[in-house]
Parts: sequence; C-alpha cells; structure tokens
Amino acid sequence: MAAAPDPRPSDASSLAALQANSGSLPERLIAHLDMDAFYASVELLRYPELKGQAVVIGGRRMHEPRTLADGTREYSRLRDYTGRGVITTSTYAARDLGVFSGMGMMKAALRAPDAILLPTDFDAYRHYSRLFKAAVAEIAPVIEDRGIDEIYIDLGEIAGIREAVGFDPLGGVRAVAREIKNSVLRATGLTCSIGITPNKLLSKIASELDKPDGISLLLAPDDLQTRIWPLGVRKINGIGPKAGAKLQALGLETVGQLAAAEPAMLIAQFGKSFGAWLHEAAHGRDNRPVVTHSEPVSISRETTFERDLHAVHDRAALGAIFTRLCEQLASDLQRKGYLGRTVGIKLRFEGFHTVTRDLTLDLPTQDAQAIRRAAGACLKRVALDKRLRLLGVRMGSLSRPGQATEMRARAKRAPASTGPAPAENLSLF
DNA sequence: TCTGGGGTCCTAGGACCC
DNA sequence: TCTGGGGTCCTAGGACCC
Repeated sequence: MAAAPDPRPSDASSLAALQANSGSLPERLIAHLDMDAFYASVELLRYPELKGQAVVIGGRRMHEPRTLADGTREYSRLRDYTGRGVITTSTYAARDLGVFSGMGMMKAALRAPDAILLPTDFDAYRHYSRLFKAAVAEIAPVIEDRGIDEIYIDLGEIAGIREAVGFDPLGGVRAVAREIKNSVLRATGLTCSIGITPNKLLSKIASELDKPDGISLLLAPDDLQTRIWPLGVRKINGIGPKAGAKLQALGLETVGQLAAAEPAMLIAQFGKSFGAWLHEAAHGRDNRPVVTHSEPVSISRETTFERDLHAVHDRAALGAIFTRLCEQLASDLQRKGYLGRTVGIKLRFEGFHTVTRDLTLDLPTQDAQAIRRAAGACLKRVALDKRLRLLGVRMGSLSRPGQATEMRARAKRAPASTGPAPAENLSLF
C-alpha cells in the first residue's frame, strides 16, 4: 500500500491536505473516460476546415460533402434536410445554437439552419474507438467498454500507482490522468475528458464536470457535498426523463435534496429496488466492479421508414423489408458466431406506440429462413390496423455453436403456444 | 415540422415443476 | 380437494443508456 505520507509541502492544496490527513487514497480509484463530441471530432479530422463551425452529424446517407473542380468542398446545410433523422452528435459550436444529440433534425434545422450537416460514418468511428482504447490499455489495461466513445478504467490495477504517487496522492493521480489523455491524443488526434473518483457512479458524473478536454478528481471527503450535491438529479446515470420528472414533482431537484429524502419515502414512490438505489446513488455509494468482459444478450436490426407504411397498401414493400431485416440479423449472428433461441419482432405504429412479440424456438438457430418463419409467426399475433413507422427483428437467448448441444436437453419442454390471432389481424405476410 | 438504431436491465403475470 | 410455497421459463412492456 501507500508509503507513510511525508509532511505536507507548505503550498499543498486544501484537498491534498485533507487527503493526507485522512491517510491515503480511497480503497478504489476508478476513472471514467469520455471522448469529446466523438463523432463530430472524428469528422473534423477529415474536414479540418470545419473546425470551430457549427456541425451536426446524423440523418440518413446522402449529404456527403462534394469536392468541387477547384478542390474546395461543398457541404450540405441543416436546412436542406427533410426526413425523420435525429442528430447523433453536434460540435460545441452547434450546441451553443441549441442543437443537441437526440434532437429531431427538422427541429434542429429551425434553430440552426446554416449548420453543416454530415452523414454518420460508423466504420470511421469504430476505427478511432479501437485506437483510443488501445492507447489507454497500454497505460491502464483494466478497461470496461461502455460503447464506442467511453470506458471505465480501474486505476488500482496499475502496478505501483500507490507507491508512485508518494506524498502527493492527488498530484500523482492527476499525472496518470494526464498521461492517459496524452496517449489518446497522440494515437487519435482527439481530446477526451476524465473523471477519477472511488467508483463508477461518481466518475461518470465527474468526467462531465470539466468537459471538454478536462480532468476532474473527486477524492477528498467533502467533494460529494460540494461538487455533486448541487447538481440536478438527472446527472446521475440511471435517472432518466421519467424518474427525473417524478422527482421534480416531489420537490427533489438536486442530488443533495435527493440525499436528504427519507429512504422509506423513496421506496414507497419508486419501489423497493429503485427507491433504495436512488438513496445510495445520491450518497455517492456504488460498489459495482469494472467489468472487462461481457457477452451480448441480444442482437437486433430495425428500421424506421421515411413515411409510415400501411399494412395493406404497402404490403409488398413491408414484406420485403421484413425479410431483409431477418437476413441482416442472420448475417450478423453468423459473422459474430452466435446462435439464438428467442426470435422477437418490434413494431412501432404511427403515434409512436410500440409493440413487441417473441417466440422461443426448440433449437437455437442463425438461419435467415428459420428466423423469418418465427418472426412471421410473431407478426400474426399483432393487429395491423394502423400505419407502421418502424419494423425490427431481434434474437435473444444467445449461445455459441459449441453450447448448442446443451440446449437440446431443455428443448424437451412443451413448446410455447403462439396464441390465437386477433380477429382483426390482416394476416399480411 | 417531434422522436434513429443498437443495446441492457427490471417488473410482472402465468405456466409448469417439485 | 383445498391449499401451500419456491424456482425457472416464457412473454410483454417500459425505462434508460450510448
């Protein structure tokens, strides 16, 4: 463990002094690293002349910049867009205009008609994602993947970190954070923000405190009260729009107010599990480990149509889309090496009402026709009397081919009934 | 001018088995 | 023949996240 702390230098920060007085660093040192405006920043590497401008990424295909005869590029503008896309990422300049990820493109076009619009290029983002994760892994190998642009890192696993930080624990931790950021920048040309705290919950919040290109350490005893409690409850990962609105209705707007609420009241309002978790989270308590490996639970494909499609009028088009989704799903399963037993469909109707149906097969499969048959059986259980805006197909209960034989023993169970089709079913496919 | 696509986890009821 | 719990699986929906 850490060497006995030396006497403090006279110019020590109050945080460091507090830390020294309390003996050492917390039991765990967890970092959350979040790439800054990731997709947009990758695009700026490709189109550096856009630096500083309002740029949004999103929508569907087209909108590729055109290179003119004189070598200059011509970009699409947000105002040129028509359709149902949402914004995936925007540059900080675009955010200043009130345009954020998740916002409908047509609504964004009202706020920032002159913003430059670029299509998403997931292959490029995946490439840079691999680069930044590899760069971090060279310094700190215990990494939990949280998607394409963020990770958790267990810094306690860095050999000798506690000895290396010596009598200046906070300075030492900050130096490690700087080293990780430099490594990411060298490997990708991109900046990121890092939060380091005793756990994942707090680090996720901390990485946002000094964005972009920031480092936030929350390691002193009073950091929870001074840095976290003033924040809105929605900053807690796991409190979304619904829970946030309900908390606000209860008069609980900040994390501090949530922390002061009676656990019994929270449990009465939100249920035993979620209510108790709200209380723990507001007090900054979280003992989840950094998980370095995980297997997928499900794999899916879905598509939203440019216009709502009618079950009868657009029958041929819907049938073709449905079959193609099944083929794409089968190909994903084959490429990734999974079989699945539970085939599910998802339908979203005009008005956004969403319905799912699923069917568990006797034997796992990755075959497009088997998936198509099961998905068709699911579809027969849905009344198709409204226009559709989305169709999706999903595979769950995944296994790897080697495990398939074990599954056969379970297949003896009585097959699930698909139930009677609703009377108004139009039985399209 | 609403609301993409890919996921995870939780809840809850009924079936079925012991 | 009224009355049990546990445990697991299946299905549907919903909240939430990146």
